[in-house]
Amino acid sequence: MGCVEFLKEKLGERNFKLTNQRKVVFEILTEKKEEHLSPEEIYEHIKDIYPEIGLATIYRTLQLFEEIGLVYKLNFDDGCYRYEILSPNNKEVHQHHHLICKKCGKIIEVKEDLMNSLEEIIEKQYNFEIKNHIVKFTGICSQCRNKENNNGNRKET
Amino acid sequence: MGCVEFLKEKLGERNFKLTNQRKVVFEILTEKKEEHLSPEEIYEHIKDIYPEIGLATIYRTLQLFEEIGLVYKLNFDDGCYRYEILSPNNKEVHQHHHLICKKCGKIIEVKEDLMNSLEEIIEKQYNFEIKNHIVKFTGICSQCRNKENNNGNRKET
DNA sequence: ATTATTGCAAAGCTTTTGCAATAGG
DNA sequence: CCTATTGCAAAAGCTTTGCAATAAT
Repeated sequence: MGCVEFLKEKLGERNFKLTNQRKVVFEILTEKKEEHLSPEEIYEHIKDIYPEIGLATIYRTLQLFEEIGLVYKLNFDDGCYRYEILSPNNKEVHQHHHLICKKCGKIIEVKEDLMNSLEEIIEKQYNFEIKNHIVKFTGICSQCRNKENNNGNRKET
Repeated sequence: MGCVEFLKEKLGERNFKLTNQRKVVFEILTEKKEEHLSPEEIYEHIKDIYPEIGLATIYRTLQLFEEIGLVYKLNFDDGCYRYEILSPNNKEVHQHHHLICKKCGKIIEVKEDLMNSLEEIIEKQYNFEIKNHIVKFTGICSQCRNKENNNGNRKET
């Protein structure tokens, strides 16, 4: 499962060791790439196949993965960080657009990238070398909008 | 100092009380509107003029302010949330573009808003009602780029 | 063989909460 | 007067750290 070769290479570049724990975290992240897993969630998934792993190792591994550019750390204001694996094949993909529903908390991914023009302006005007960007839109998702209408616009908390 | 009338009105709308503590937090946020203060920092500022205030009150006040749309909660991945007061006069301003330097951690505000076209697409295509958005660009700021060049591209950690 | 990495438990943070005292409308 | 709000201290997360044991090159 997953291209462990890529992981080995990435680790090797900086003389980090390829351990089983790192392999397993990498595999879970690859397998669940759509899910924005938190350290805790990753831990729960892994305990099934690797019961002796420690939560601290997950944290350390994620930190390392972020450092070597293997994952992207996301914050959806829900009390923990979440991690998204970066595609091994596409070095250009650094966009993260997320729609966060204020009602149900659902997170929707956006594929479009219309940020390029903004990036150009920023790079020029602020002389800021953009490495990555994250865009969070908060609002009400289509599902919750429908519910609202069915309830005759009744307010929820 | 600050337009406390606006605060009173905002609180009144939802039958919240205008306490001294809330007034003071509002004033600090207004005064330091460029600084993205954390609860702890706000607490430190306030202790000078209001020594008996409790940190928990700051937290509760900020939560309340966010709920009534008086502040915007920001996360710069530095271990705490930070708050930005929303301009009383401009209900249209909901854009928050920040440039975060990966080297020195400096946060630069961007005024431009080229997000409107992206927003339109998202609203249509995902039927998602956008209430707010936050854009974080991470990269290297002009100052650090200069330093890098002076050091002949030596890598820093 | 050496040194990085791990697991565990403890500690460190920021943030939240329970409760009696206080103060605002 | 009545109830929301506060301060304090304790608790509750999430995350990090120290250290001896273990595993990778």
